[in-house]
Amino acid sequence: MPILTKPFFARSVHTVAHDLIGCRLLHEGVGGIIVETEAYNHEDPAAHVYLNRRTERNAVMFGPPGRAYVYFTYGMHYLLNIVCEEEGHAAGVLLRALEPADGIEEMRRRRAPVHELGQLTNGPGKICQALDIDLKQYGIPVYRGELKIYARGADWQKPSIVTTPRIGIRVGTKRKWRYCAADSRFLSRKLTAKGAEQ
DNA sequence: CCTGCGATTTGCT
DNA sequence: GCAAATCGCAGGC
Repeated sequence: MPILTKPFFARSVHTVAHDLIGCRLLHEGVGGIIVETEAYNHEDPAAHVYLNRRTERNAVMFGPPGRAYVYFTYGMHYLLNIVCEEEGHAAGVLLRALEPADGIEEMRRRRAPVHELGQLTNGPGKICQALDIDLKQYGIPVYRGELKIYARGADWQKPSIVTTPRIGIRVGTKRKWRYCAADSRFLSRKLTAKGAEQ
């Protein structure tokens, strides 16, 4: 499958968050199929870039699309976003869960003592641990180099996608900006009847 | 300079 | 279900 290029990410953050479901994220050949994403932008009180508040940490979000916004939180976890929309529009997609596919044993080593397939990459912090992503990857493009995202394969041409409120935030919870592969068993949280309507 | 807390994960109750 | 772990960031003084 072709590698997603910069124009893919130069679109609405919601479109990108939706269209990334089913694509394959690899860091140096290790990773899997994206099954859960969330959208964040400058008009969103839950976002680091709310009101276009620019800081040293979130600076890459104001730059060109297709770059990695990695940040450190809770004193121990890294989270990976992909910058979207045209330069100057602060928006990004948080990658929340993968279906493990490539380099599974390497991911198991990094996630030890966890070894269950379903627990390797079913959370944004777990993805970064399994794929060895931290601030060294801050700002790097995801369309060339060590970090790449591949277009949907044959099995993922028309994934069933549902939207729900986002997870782990205290404001902006009315927005249904979380995108999930409806049939995946690798989501960070199971879908509920309440939040799963599309 | 100081303080509160977070786009989480884990393990214990 | 709930709290601990653990620390840099952002906002206030």
